Amino acid sequence: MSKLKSINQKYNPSEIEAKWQKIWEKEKIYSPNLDMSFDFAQELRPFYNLMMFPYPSAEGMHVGNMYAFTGADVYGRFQRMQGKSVFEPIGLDGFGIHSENYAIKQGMHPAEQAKISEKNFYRQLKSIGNSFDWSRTVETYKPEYYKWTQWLFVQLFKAGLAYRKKAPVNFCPSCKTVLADEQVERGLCERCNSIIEKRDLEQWFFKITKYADRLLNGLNQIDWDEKIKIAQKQWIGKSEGALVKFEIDDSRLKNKEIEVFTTRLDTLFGATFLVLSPGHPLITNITKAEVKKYVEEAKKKTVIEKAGEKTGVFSGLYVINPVNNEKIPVWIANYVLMGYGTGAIMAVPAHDQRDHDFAIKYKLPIIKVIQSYNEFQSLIMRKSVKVKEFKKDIAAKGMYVKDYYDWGLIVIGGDYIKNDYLKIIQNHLLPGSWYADADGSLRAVIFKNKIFTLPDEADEAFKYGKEIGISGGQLDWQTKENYAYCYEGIYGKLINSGRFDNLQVSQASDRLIELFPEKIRKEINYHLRDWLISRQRYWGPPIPMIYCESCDWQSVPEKDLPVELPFIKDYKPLGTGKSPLANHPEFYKTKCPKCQKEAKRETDVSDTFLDSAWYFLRYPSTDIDNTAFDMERLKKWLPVNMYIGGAEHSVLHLLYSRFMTMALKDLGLINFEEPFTQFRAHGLIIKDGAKMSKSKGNIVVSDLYIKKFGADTLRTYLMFMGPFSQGGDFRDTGTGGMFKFLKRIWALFSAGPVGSPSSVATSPQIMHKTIKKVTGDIEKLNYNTAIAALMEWYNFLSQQKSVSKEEIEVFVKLLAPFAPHISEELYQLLNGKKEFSSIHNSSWPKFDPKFLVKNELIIVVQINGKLRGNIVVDSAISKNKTKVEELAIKESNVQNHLKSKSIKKVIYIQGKIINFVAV
RNA sequence: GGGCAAGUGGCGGAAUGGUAUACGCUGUAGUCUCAAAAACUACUAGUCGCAAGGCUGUGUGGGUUCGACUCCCUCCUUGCCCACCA
Repeated sequence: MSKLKSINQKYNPSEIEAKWQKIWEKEKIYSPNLDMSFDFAQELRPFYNLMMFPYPSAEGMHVGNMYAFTGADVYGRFQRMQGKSVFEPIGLDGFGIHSENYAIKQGMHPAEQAKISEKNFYRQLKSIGNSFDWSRTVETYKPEYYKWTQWLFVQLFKAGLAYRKKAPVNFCPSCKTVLADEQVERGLCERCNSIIEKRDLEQWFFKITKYADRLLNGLNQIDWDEKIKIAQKQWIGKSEGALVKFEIDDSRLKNKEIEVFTTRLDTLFGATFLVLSPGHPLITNITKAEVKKYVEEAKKKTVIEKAGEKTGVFSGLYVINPVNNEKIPVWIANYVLMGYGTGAIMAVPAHDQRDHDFAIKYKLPIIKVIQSYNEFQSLIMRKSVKVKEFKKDIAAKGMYVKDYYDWGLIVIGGDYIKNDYLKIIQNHLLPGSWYADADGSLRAVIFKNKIFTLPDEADEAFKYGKEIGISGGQLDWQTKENYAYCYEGIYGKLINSGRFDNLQVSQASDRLIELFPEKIRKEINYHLRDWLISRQRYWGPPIPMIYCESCDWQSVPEKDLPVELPFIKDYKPLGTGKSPLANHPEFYKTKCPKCQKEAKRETDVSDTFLDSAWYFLRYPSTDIDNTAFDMERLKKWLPVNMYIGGAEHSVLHLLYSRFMTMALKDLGLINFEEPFTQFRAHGLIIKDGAKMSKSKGNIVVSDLYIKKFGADTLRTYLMFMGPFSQGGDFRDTGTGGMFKFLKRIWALFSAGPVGSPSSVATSPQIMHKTIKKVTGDIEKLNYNTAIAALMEWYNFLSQQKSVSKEEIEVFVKLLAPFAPHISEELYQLLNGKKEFSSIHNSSWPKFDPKFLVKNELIIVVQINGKLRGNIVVDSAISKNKTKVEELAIKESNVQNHLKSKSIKKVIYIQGKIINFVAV
């Protein structure tokens, strides 16, 4: 590694990249000792940097995958140079329908295909130069891994979290298997777009619903992208409401009741009919021919067809509204789903669009029961960037963050949000905080409930305001009353509701529940369903359960795990509701673990999402085969510090992983509640304005670019395209430009000044400015602007006669996370040390604020807000407004523009800008 | 229907309320060369002007401000996610 050897040599990425990748692996610089003890107070701390492992099903990685991995790797490399001990593992999520379908298409056995894919993927993953710990990979399809997947299933079964039940499930006729709710989109199979059928089958489920509230509340404790949290919240879909019993007015069905779920109990007097889902059990009691015909037809219809016009039929039944004893008809209609609530609703056509549509079509009565107060236009909800920041703060305090739903900022009266309001509000981040104007009128309140009850909130706010002594004076309660019922629909008072007339919406529900305890009770409903875990496919971990006629379902004893997936030739899906393994008695014939009698093994396999719901727990313990995860290592390395992946997994994988973690914690197997402390979603790579997909034929394979320009160029280009969270548009010409940039760096540092660097930095100001910028940008994952800052610095350095050693060293260190190979090469050339010490284990440059202070400042001169010139002043003078003013007026162009004008006002922002207001 | 983003040159994109278009790509001209490539230099929002400089410009229309891509309101457009969730 002599210095002279490389001087004047051309930049040859393929040579240096292969060289360094070999050395890194040999020196194990990316394989931390997982058993080492940490002093957590010291700099060297464990940092688990995780990225979503790929499905190795396609032809190979495209630049989209590469983009995601590189972006995550940049962060890991950055953390390593910050002094952390970084663990960055990778693996393959190779089990599952996705991989199996690909194998079938290739006419290959999935197990064979997996071997080929594994080789290909690992070759590609190595070629991008990520700092993966190659000594610890996880492949979900290998017995040494799925042994523990099955073991987890057994643990959940024993804890009562895995159970079997017959239920109408989603069945995809093309994939020939059942699917979880999450895998069905608008009634179509997420994978093949076939129309999903509903079938009654006995299946295995995980009781994820038991964790609904914890999954919801836990979101407040983790640092995730807001949009992902919102997606999860929406999926869990908690809604608080009430169950109402309607008695059936029919002698033959005496004492039978229909229960409905509603979130708008306050509109109960407006219920003019009831609607049952065609799947409602009560319907079997109805013999009307018309009804039977309708129900049969409705059941045949697919979800897509149902989404069309609302249709329905009168059931012939009537029920009694418990609050006013009105007799109202019961209809059966396709717009009510059996899967949510009770499968029956009370229809309030005056206050629900769907009910309204239906009522109009079938000429049913519409009674308005809420008088809203939207004439009070003075109540205005506002959003702004400031409010966004403020929301973040509130989230940090463990409160709910959502506009118009769980909390919001409300500003009353006035014209707009002045910074003053916000400043005051920002200082007092509690629900019910308020701000009143100098004249005493209430101007802003923070609230936190779906049903907003301003009087109470404001009361609290007022007390609270007094306590903390913020300005405000007297509240005008008369005015406050008016504001209270302002928001249409939700903020109003009851009408046509008998003795409840004039009651405020916000109070009506509680009052009704109080007065009709027999008929009405509070109820919380979730959109979240239990996780359907079994699949009638071949390529997955067999569910480790045995059915015995006398002992019922028994889990496979732990000593017998794994239940190995046998290699069978007829692995294609059957479509009979049974797995291909059901044709193999040599697999399913077994003995009951409890009574030793003949018994039958479960032949279904588990969902792929189970494999990926715990893989992050396995990575640190891949070398240990007597436990799924070593407790000591778990305590050191988990939860994951940073998780980076695609937003498309915001509900599926991320929700399941959280559920598993919580369940395992309850079983005492792990000691933390949330698996991923930080999660960031990366953007999508677009090609020619469209999402990359096989069908569009616009897939860009990374191999070609690595071959042509090297991994460093591709990595840096990908990170430069746009903000990492937003993705970007991939262009061939761009890669060429980045190659040029690296070549220039090579030329400048290796050929010229490296041989004879000067001792003094040419501009420490620019160097420190760049360190600050790059550091801050990488922390925020704004890689594009970090790279731009390096380019700017390069542009400056390339103009200088000589560059100091310090500058080169700092430069290559800042470049190292993006272009690890070239920076390692240059770093080694520069230091020429005998003992190898990688740049990637070196310390990240620190900026010194003293270099950021400028002696001379450029002050922009504006006249009436328009740029008219600038003046250069000494930093001491810049503090003196009068002097700056004098200098500014002297500037010739400024003189021209001030001619025949008189200065009314001068605004000076120190060291930045001076603005003359002149007429 | 609901939610979440986002609209800035020919293109990807920069801009704590303070010089709009950083950085890069593309394009044009030039240097070098027999020539080409590479490399390097200059220019590259529109418009008027020989120039100095001016005017117009961040989807639309308003507002707040000494000053707005940025904050507020109206409308338009696009992308993503969810969806007869009562």
